[in-house]
Amino acid sequence: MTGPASELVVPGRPVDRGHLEIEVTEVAPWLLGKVLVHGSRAGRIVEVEAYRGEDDPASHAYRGRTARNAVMFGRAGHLYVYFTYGMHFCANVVCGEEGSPRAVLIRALAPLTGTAEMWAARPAARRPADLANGPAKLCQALGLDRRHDGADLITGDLGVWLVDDGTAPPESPDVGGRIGVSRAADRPWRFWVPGDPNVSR
DNA sequence: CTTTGGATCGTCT
DNA sequence: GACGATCCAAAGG
Repeated sequence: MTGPASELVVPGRPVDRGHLEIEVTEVAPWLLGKVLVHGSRAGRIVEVEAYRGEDDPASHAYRGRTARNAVMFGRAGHLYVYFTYGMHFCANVVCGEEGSPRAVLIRALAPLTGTAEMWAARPAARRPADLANGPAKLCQALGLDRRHDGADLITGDLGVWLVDDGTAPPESPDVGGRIGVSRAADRPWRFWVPGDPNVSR
């Protein structure tokens, strides 16, 4: 599904790339409330985690550039999709300056549109909140995989967009340690919308 | 409700 | 050759 932004299934427009080219720990909470779109499917971002390249032992880029993490080293506004546990994909928004590997892992979405497709893509889901309340679940729900690694979320070259529909980030997001990492998990770089039923775990 | 272990393979040591 | 930025079903309380 490619096409101009006027074909977006949600109101709003792609975010300004410049808003992503700053400190990753500031971008992460700013992304709460934005909308991730793939074709007819869309969900509002309700939980994220920041990963800060060379400073961060938990980051895929901690030990330098490889074929896998190359997108993290590129320009802000691109999608870094990685494969893990032999069966799952997770999606990140690349941010910061070009050459400095920073990214925000999208951990949970509140489903907005295309929910029939999401249910079909997620047969294990029992409740609406099960559709996208985890980083691999939301990739399944939206149909994101290795083909979308490197997609430009501002131009929508691969049918994937990051959209601002006017919803403001929470004034005081909940903050905590990161989940599922064995190193530097205590850094308070996980942010979520207080009380949202779609937040993971 | 919580805990536990299996699935499954690309990536880097 | 080991280990994941995970998910799910099954078993136990």
